[in-house]
Amino acid sequence: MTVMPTAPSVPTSPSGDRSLPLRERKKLRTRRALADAALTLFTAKGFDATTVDELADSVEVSKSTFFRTFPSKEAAAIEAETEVWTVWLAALEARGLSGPVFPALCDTLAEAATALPPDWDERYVATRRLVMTAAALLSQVELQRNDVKRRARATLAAKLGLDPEDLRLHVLSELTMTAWSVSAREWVRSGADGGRETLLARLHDAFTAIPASLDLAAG
Amino acid sequence: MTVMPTAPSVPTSPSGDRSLPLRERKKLRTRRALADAALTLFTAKGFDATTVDELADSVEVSKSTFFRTFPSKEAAAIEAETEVWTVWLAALEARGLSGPVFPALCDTLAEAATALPPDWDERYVATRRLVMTAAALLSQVELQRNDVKRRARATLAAKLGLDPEDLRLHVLSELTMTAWSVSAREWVRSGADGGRETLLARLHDAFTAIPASLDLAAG
DNA sequence: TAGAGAATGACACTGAGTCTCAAAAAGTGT
DNA sequence: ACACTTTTTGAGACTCAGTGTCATTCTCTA
Repeated sequence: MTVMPTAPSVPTSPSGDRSLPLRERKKLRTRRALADAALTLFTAKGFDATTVDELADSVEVSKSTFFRTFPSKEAAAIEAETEVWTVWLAALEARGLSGPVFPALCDTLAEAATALPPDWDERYVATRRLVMTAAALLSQVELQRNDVKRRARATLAAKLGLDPEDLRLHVLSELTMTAWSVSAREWVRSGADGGRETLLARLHDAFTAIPASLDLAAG
Repeated sequence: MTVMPTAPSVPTSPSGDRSLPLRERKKLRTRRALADAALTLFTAKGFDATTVDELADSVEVSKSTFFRTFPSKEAAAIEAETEVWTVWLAALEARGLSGPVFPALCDTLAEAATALPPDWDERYVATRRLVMTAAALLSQVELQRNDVKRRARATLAAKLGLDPEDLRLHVLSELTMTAWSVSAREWVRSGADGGRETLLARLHDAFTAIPASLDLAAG
């Protein structure tokens, strides 16, 4: 997970930041192990057919520990999805806004996509494939995105001096998600072919094509 | 709580279409009774604190019947939400498209809002208030809307000869939902003040304001 | 190295959702 | 009215996600 590999102080530490206290590193390791096992097991056996007990056993922790690490069975499966939006929200928070907002959102999202760790691609593809197979996972993703939109609106509202429920903020945060959705879907369908650059290119194209969408006409 | 006086053989049948076979009318009556009881009980006791058994008991049916009627505890609580989108999808399907699509979507949604039964207002307000109190309900609503968007894209794609995954269809269906969301939220917050006309007015305003949202700038 | 504070595992418990089967409808003929 | 078929229902057993408790075992700090 998490936010961007802080340069390892000595050699590459396979998991976890060497500067963190042992306790935290251990928790992080468990978290990663559970998320990885979730992707593996759910993909192999199916989401519904895999119990939380099995998942926890496979990582040699108790069910208690699982639910202390993730709020639900679904959450473990969509860590890669969570990562994008965590990074994006942080980037949005950090950025000073001036000029047109919509292109700024495009930039921020591209920035976030670039900042993700190298192994994210693979996990994201597996996650999205999984999400297509289980309604519960789709539901969870939608719930999460809803929360992300709410937070993005709050951040933008603060920066722009607007009401967080301003229609324009709804539209902009919604369309950011739409651009990502469509771009990522195609990227995943092609097996993440071309790597991160391809995703960025698709993302840029999507943002560019959005305004004209409103003028679509029949006949 | 009780099923509503079984229709006396002569006068106006309060619920259910007299032309339907008895079996179907009965199912409908049960469905309405469960949905009403769900709103009442969940509002009074809280969604989590109310069990499906209680809910079923209050309508004097078994838990089995509840789950034959609704796929989940959540679904019973958001019937009013379901109704809007069912009517909208039907209206969209029925409509012949020509000219600009976006205004047509606005029209269709207004049409749907008009076609809803008179008692819908009250139920919708109660539903939305409830949804704000329980994450599980919000999740369900989002899942449902996702499905509605998918179907709307499919319908539009067929009428326009496009790919259902065309970015423009994503944008248009998404923005339709956004317009509804924002309009309905304000309408509900004001207690559905002014009735259906007020909702329609807000909806029209929202659709009108959407295009300019893309030009929002800071500074 | 002792003791404070946090994380863990074991276990009991609630409640949603599924499944099966027998009883009770409702629909259909005669 | 009557038997006969089909659908719907209720009862109850069952699985599993998720919560709460408590004793045990760790990590941190002094």
